[in-house]
Amino acid sequence: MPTAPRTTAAHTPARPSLTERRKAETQLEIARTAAALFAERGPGVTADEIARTAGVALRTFYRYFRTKEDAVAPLLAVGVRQWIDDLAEATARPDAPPTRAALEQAARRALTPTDGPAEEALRWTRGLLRAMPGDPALRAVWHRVHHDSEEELQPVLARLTGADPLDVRLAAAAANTAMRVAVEEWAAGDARADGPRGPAELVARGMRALTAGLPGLDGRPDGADGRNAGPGNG
Amino acid sequence: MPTAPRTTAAHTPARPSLTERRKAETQLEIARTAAALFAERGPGVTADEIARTAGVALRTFYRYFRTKEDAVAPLLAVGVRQWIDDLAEATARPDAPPTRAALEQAARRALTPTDGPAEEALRWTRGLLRAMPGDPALRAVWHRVHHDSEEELQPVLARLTGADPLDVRLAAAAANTAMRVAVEEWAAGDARADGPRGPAELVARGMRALTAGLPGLDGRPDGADGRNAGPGNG
DNA sequence: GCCCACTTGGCACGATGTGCCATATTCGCA
DNA sequence: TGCGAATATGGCACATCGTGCCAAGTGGGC
Repeated sequence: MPTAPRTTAAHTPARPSLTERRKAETQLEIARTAAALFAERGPGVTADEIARTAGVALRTFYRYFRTKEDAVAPLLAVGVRQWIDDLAEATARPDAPPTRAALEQAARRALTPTDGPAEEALRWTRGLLRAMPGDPALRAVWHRVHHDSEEELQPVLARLTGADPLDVRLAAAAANTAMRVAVEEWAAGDARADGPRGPAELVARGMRALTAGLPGLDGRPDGADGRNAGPGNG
Repeated sequence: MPTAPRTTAAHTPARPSLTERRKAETQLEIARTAAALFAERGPGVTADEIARTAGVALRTFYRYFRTKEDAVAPLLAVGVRQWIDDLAEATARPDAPPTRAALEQAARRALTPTDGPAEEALRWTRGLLRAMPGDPALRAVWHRVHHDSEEELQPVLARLTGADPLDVRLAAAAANTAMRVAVEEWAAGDARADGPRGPAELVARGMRALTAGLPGLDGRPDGADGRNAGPGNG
């Protein structure tokens, strides 16, 4: 590692060149533009429109993204990206917490909107999720993002647990499902992102349920077994 | 229900007209053709080629399916379709088994290749899943099928369990994940469809793991806690 | 300052997916 | 059996998608 400056703005390791910084800016600008247009006008938006609004040519747009819907992928992926990176870091240190706790804590951190980019991505994600019922191609991007994260999660979980491959696969799929459902549920409602109904709390609850065993499956619709009409779930 | 004939071939309730039967045949023919072409030549196949091979005009093809990849959806959906219908039937009867068992049994039945159509669909599904790494649009169809089944599963589970909505959603997502992973894992290997490594056995194991609690999450890669190198998993 | 690598943008082109209309076949009914 | 209504099909035009190709502009290393 190179010597890290204290608290300056740009201190990425192996300082990216001007060109690369411009490219990153352009990509983010296209992503934001696409997200805004998809969220407000649905699937009717044209690739050319996204490109011109973002200030690039159509041909350039397709150099950054394979399809017009792909343009929003970087924003949708921020949460899971941070989640997996966080978890991967936990893999490295010898005092790693137990796997269930590590999964839950990392997920909670990834969905806690404190800093700028994460909060912004969460806002875009909510808007995009609400546009997805009317746009299958957009939903496909969301599922692709989670498919990728499911793949990336497996080596991390394999190192953390040492379990056999099928159990690792199931665990990765389950944890990933908890992430996805938490964000979707939050986006469907009106709760603020940092409240008790926010994605961080939802994912913590979901992660516990999916890794330790699903609650509610023993209940029967007619029998009063205490699980059914419980109003308090915090 | 109308009077059901004993063992004749066509005895669908409210006998579909000739036109509707033809349409169903055409749709299935297109689906099979598309599946074969995608499986053997990847994403390069053209919609016009699928249409002509199936014996219809391009315009007609797009009356049956919204996109060329959508053409394989009916085949990919056979398994989950049967699973959910089976489970929904269990909802109706008063002597319904406990939810975990019902989920597992229905899933096992849906993935046990006994009769004709189910076995055929399973073969096509395997071929298509193997083509998916090179064709994102094809994978999107697979995920869309499972997204739909996740939605359809919720009212069924709600009636079965009476749990609160979030738990129902999590349960539906988890069960659905078990189905998906089981089929994917089977398709990736060379095991026969009716053996101990077949999808029916895999889904049973996965469903138990996801509804009752994930195994392997307590293990640590360095510690020998009995979970790690267990060779026998039947 | 100079050259090389790379990003960008314009153009053309095959492919995708849809609206519109003409035709043929089937369904419902007398 | 025959007739009109409904509908499935096919052909055509058209906007959009996504890509290969080439020319021009800009930054990076010397």
